[in-house]
Amino acid sequence: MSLRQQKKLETRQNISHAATRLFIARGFDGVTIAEVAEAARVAKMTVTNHFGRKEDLVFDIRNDFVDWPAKLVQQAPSSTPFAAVRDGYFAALDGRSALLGFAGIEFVGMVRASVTLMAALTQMHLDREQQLAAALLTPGGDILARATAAHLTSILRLLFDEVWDLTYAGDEDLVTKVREAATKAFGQLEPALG
Amino acid sequence: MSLRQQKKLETRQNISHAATRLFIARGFDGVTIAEVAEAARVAKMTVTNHFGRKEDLVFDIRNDFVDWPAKLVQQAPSSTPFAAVRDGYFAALDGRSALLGFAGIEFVGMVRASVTLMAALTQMHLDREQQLAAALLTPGGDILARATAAHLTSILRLLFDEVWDLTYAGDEDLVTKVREAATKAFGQLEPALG
DNA sequence: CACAAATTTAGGTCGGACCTAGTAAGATGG
DNA sequence: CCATCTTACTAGGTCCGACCTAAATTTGTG
Repeated sequence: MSLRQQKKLETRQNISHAATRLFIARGFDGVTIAEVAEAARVAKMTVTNHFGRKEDLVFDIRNDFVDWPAKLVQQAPSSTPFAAVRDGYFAALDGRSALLGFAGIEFVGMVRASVTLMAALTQMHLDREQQLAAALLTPGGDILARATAAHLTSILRLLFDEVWDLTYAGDEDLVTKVREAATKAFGQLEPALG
Repeated sequence: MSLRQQKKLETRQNISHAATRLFIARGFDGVTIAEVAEAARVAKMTVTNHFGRKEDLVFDIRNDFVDWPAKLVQQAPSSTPFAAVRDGYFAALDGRSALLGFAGIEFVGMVRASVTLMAALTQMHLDREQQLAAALLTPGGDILARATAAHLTSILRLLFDEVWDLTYAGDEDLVTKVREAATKAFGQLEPALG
């Protein structure tokens, strides 16, 4: 990686860290982009250049998050999409992956306190569905493939919310409880998609 | 209805009609609220008072749209939620209800051309899910009830998109094709929820 | 008719998204 | 190793949606 790219990345992370600190302290909507720029000691426009929307300052893992289910089914072409996503979920659960919603309680509280951020998160789940549907689709767009993508990402979204609920409540048995919920939710859907 | 209420409604519809005309002519993002106000011959603030967000100028049926599935299951307490929504869907399909996406091609094109409006529509589907989940939930929030609400509203959303796809393509056999797609989608889910 | 309540208006502020022109600093080729 | 090209960053804006307050206008009521 060239020095130029290194410096760019440093600037980006510098901004991202300054922003996260401010957001957790004063809430997403209580901080302006100008203040983020000031805290990171860069021009306002530099923030905008690195992060197209204010929400992008918070969800840096967006791309990994969106692509994950589609990758799961592509990397396990022999099993059904249902089995690939279910097995991928339980594997990621053991690793407490951020893709499932594992995060600090301050982060969860900060996002939940902002309508804007919750809407952005919703959109991320939706984009996930689109990616998964694209991975399943024969071009032309069978309705059943799209429905499968929708139902699987719905489960991932509900379980994500479950992780956040328990995180926010400071629950100790988080992983155990989420595993139970996941077993139920995937089990319900198995007769249709398995 | 009092004269005061009548005049308020007139003002509201006056604004809504002026807005829709402008949006179809020049695109949602190509029209400012100030222009809508000017066209409707009211103050800018009157537009804002009637329609909290610019998107609300377009989706006037929002409340009916959001409440519909929850009402279906509440009005048919003897059948399963799955059957109530499925049967309600086919009934509404025969009536070409706007709740399923039936609309003019210009309207569909106008909404699809705007990222903002598509996001607002997404949010309406999500709010639908929340309403339906609330109607199904035993307080405490069983994950299976939430999953059922999610899967059912996903189908309604996919079929809504199907209606719009066919509308936008100017298809003549719209209702027939949508009925087929609905049969497939509900049929897929029946082993899980029926 | 006088007064209360609801609606509309005027004229703002604030912040996010976006733009342009120009500067600074790292990369590249003669 | 210096001149030139490219990329990142900066400065200073514009635009518009969301929101606010105070006041004016219109309608309903005792």
